[in-house]
Amino acid sequence: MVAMRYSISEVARYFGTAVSALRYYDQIGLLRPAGRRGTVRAYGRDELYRLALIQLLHQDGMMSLAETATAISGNQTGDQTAGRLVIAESMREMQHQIQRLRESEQVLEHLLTCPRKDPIRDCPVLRAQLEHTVDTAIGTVDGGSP
Amino acid sequence: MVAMRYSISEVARYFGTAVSALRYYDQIGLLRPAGRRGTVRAYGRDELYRLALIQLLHQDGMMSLAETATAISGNQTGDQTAGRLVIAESMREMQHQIQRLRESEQVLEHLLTCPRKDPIRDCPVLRAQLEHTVDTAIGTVDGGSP
DNA sequence: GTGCCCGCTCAAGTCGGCTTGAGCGCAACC
DNA sequence: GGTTGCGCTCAAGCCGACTTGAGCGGGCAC
Repeated sequence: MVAMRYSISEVARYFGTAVSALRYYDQIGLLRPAGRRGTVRAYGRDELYRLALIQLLHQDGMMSLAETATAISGNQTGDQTAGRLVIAESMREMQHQIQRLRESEQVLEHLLTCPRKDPIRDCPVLRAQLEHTVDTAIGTVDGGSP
Repeated sequence: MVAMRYSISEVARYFGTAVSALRYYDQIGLLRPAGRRGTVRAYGRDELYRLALIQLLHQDGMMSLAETATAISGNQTGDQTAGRLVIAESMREMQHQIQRLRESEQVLEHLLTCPRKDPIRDCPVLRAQLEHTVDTAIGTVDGGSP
């Protein structure tokens, strides 16, 4: 079995990305095709793996494309440090994000079920939570009262 | 105690936002000051609550500002439906996002600790996972083989 | 009375991540 | 031999969420 090659439109179809996005990834050096048949991009298996990883890390703006590049092309340069730093930082950030998502989810659930016409003004439950947030926000800055 | 008023720079300081961002929120109608002293914006307590809620929902790009507006200004218009739809949809989206964040986190943790120089090519663990992702990606599209 | 700080408006600029459009090449099919 | 389909390049455009800059006003400390 000779090395399997995929055209840009195939890759796009498999991964649900736009062809133009793949060309853009090539352009910025994030995902280069394994080679070309003439002028035509030909992707190999390794590029599919790489793309899968890129999608995983980049989705929902978790990482920028630049960070993604740094994170996954780790040790090619012999310098693992940059990659590891980005990765460690991202992990911390993601954990916080999960926390905040959960918090948002709870508030949304409340909004969904709260019968008040204007929950921010009228709902004591939501109000209490926001009051707390605002108070600590003001409190963490010195000179809280104007 | 007369109604407490906050200047734009105070609000910015308390919430860690830029003054220009608050002016922008005013401009798009997302967060209007309670009133003006002359030309100068004066925010009240309710606006602080509203901003707290906006920040919670908008952070990390969970919701766009437009969605946030729809979600929190729920029933003023008498039409709760739009708000509830946005909220329900966002909740679903957030749950998926949490799933994906966890997945990413695991991969990142692996990348952080994996000793291979180029994990995508050399690490069997990561490789196996990506292989699975790629195979199902190809499999979910008919005509998987080129 | 002038310098400084804070605030204002309005228009234009920025950034990331693509998308779109013009203009072209090559291969296949009728 | 024309047209259809896929691919290419390069430059420009777009969107959201702000930021920046120019130019102005009001208040008050020195």
